[in-house]
Amino acid sequence: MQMLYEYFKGFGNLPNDEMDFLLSQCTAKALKKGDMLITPNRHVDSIYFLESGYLHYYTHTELGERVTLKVVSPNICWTVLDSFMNQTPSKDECVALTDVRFCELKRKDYFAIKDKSKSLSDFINRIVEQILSLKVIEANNKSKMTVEQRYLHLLQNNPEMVREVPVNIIASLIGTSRETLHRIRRRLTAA
Amino acid sequence: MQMLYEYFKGFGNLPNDEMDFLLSQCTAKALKKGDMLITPNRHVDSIYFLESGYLHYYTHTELGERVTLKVVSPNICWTVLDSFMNQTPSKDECVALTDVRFCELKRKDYFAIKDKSKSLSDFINRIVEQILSLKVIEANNKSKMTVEQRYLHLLQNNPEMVREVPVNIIASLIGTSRETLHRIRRRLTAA
DNA sequence: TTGTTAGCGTGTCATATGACACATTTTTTT
DNA sequence: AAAAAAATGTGTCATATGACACGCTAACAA
Repeated sequence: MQMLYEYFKGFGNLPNDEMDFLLSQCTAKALKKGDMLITPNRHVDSIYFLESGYLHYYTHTELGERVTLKVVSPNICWTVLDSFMNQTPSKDECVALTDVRFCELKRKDYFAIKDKSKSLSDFINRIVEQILSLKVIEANNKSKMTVEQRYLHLLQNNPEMVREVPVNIIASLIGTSRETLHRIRRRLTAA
Repeated sequence: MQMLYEYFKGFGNLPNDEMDFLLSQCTAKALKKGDMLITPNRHVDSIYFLESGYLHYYTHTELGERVTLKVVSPNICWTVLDSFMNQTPSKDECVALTDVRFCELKRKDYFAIKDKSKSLSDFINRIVEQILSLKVIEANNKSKMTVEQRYLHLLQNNPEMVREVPVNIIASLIGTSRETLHRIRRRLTAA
């Protein structure tokens, strides 16, 4: 829970009792490599904070091809916001790529926190806004970068992820094939 | 202001006096075709609600090539959230593609609304979350669709935009060149 | 009205990419 | 420890795409 505490502190000061309440609503859990966190056609009922390991969040095209939407890394809060907010089922899936430790905040507890006080409500909203805002920036960056630039960007900002996660998933994440990513890597090591 | 009122009503009921207050904080404005709404290296200080016309929101790649991030259509609320929230300057630009009528909510008034009451604060947060959430869904869809599928999707969901906005901008929006979009159109009319 | 500019349609061509195939290595399972 | 499965590296080839070039038309400004 220590990591989550540090994470929260990054969003501004909160009275001790409120911070304690916030943390008390979260429960520590774990997954083994290969375990599903989110299964298709259910609604997502929690927000997750990753302490260690990697999650693979993906969907499928019309033709059944798997497309990576996100690789969730340690020290970030994550959920499928649309499904979480509107209680709509999601077709997407999420699986543990490695053993994973995480904290879970259930939907009902999320709303309990928001009802507790204005300062807690504001605090939580700031976090949600930031998560989404980052995602939007990410999406915009993706639009303006080539596949190679996206790879270099990833390598720079999250080298560990590039090391730990299978190439085909990294390739899918940056929007290309395994083979093309391999070509890019060859070019880069040659230079 | 009527359109904005209808838009707000879509987000749930609000006491009359609060709805009036909300609307009173927004001011109706207009742009001529070609006018800049957002200029580079300033922070974005408002949320906009488009009543008629189209806006072109774009950025530039490292090499100076223009990349369309969004075409803003009537009846939606929009801003550059990161710049708006954190008061950071944005390199991006936004220009009117046609004559435009819109409503503006200034940053300070936005916060004034949030401080007014819990119900107003919740109401506004719901809108912001929805704007962002839609953007995220859009980004995920983009990941899993081919250029042709994106075009068809756009044609289905916003045929008017496809009619009113220049092809090179539509092409850039769906992530391809003017020429390739033309080839797609030719294939589609042939079939 | 006329001159100028912006947008559009279309052809050619070089090239980056995806699809496929297969060898090799690493990881997992029994 | 052996066998099976998964992940990776690499080559060939067809093709979709971007870059460029050019003529045409529509919109706009002087």
